[in-house]
Amino acid sequence: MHVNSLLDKENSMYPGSARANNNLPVQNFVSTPPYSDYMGYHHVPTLDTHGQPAGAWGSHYGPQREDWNAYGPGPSSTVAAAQINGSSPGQVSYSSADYSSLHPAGSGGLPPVDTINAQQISPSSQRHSSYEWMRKTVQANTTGKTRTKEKYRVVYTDHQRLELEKEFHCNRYITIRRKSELAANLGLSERQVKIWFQNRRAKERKIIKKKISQFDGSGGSAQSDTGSLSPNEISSSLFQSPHGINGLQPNDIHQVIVSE
DNA sequence: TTGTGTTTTACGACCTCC
DNA sequence: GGAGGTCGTAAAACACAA
Repeated sequence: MHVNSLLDKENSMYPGSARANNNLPVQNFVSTPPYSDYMGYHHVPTLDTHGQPAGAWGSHYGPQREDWNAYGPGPSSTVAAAQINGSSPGQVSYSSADYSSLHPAGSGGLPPVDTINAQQISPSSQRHSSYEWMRKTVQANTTGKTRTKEKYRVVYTDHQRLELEKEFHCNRYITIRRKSELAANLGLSERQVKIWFQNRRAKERKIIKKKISQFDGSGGSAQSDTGSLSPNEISSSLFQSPHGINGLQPNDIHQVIVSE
């Protein structure tokens, strides 16, 4: 099983699982309010994207984690088993593309929850059926390949992605405690969760960079499949890093964008 | 079907912080 | 020194036009 091989590696990398101690004081340097309304992640129908965030730059953070319940079952112990078996009664169809499609560009709001559910469950997405590629995933898992033997990468299940996205939606920087919980719930290693968040942030920065270049006159139309963001949204999204980015502050980039 | 571009996992190098 | 951050990159998985 691919996960096992990864877990094995993880375990070998972090023997004793001392790091998995949930009782560790959570530094939680992020402690940012739940994050929302970024790119395709519009979850509050009446989401307010105006103005500069109060205090820091996160006032337009969206819903609490509970709001994500509409996107399917929460973390459960059945997830890992579902992944193993290649079938999941409770598994919702999800992929980034599907997810983005749920929140069309420029919608500025969210579809009703029931709409989301209906769309999510529906396989009518242009993209292939999630269940199909889930089967593929399982097939790949049986090849016996491991990352140490040869290049190998797993494709996360819809549910794994969903849960990770949900967490990312709430906090772009995962705490040790949440990482541990999430890893356990999703049948992933903590390392995988950590890397997923790193990659997810990288993806976001990439998109934001693109957005900014579009705001740069040369970019022309700011319309895109990911919707248009206000400078505030972009700047606040960019600087969620505890260390900032390139030493810039939110206001710096905000001013740059606004001055365009 | 195939070629090509994009996205998704995963890693290494390097940096900062505690 | 270790953990976790970004950045750059490799390669598998995927989407889609020809």
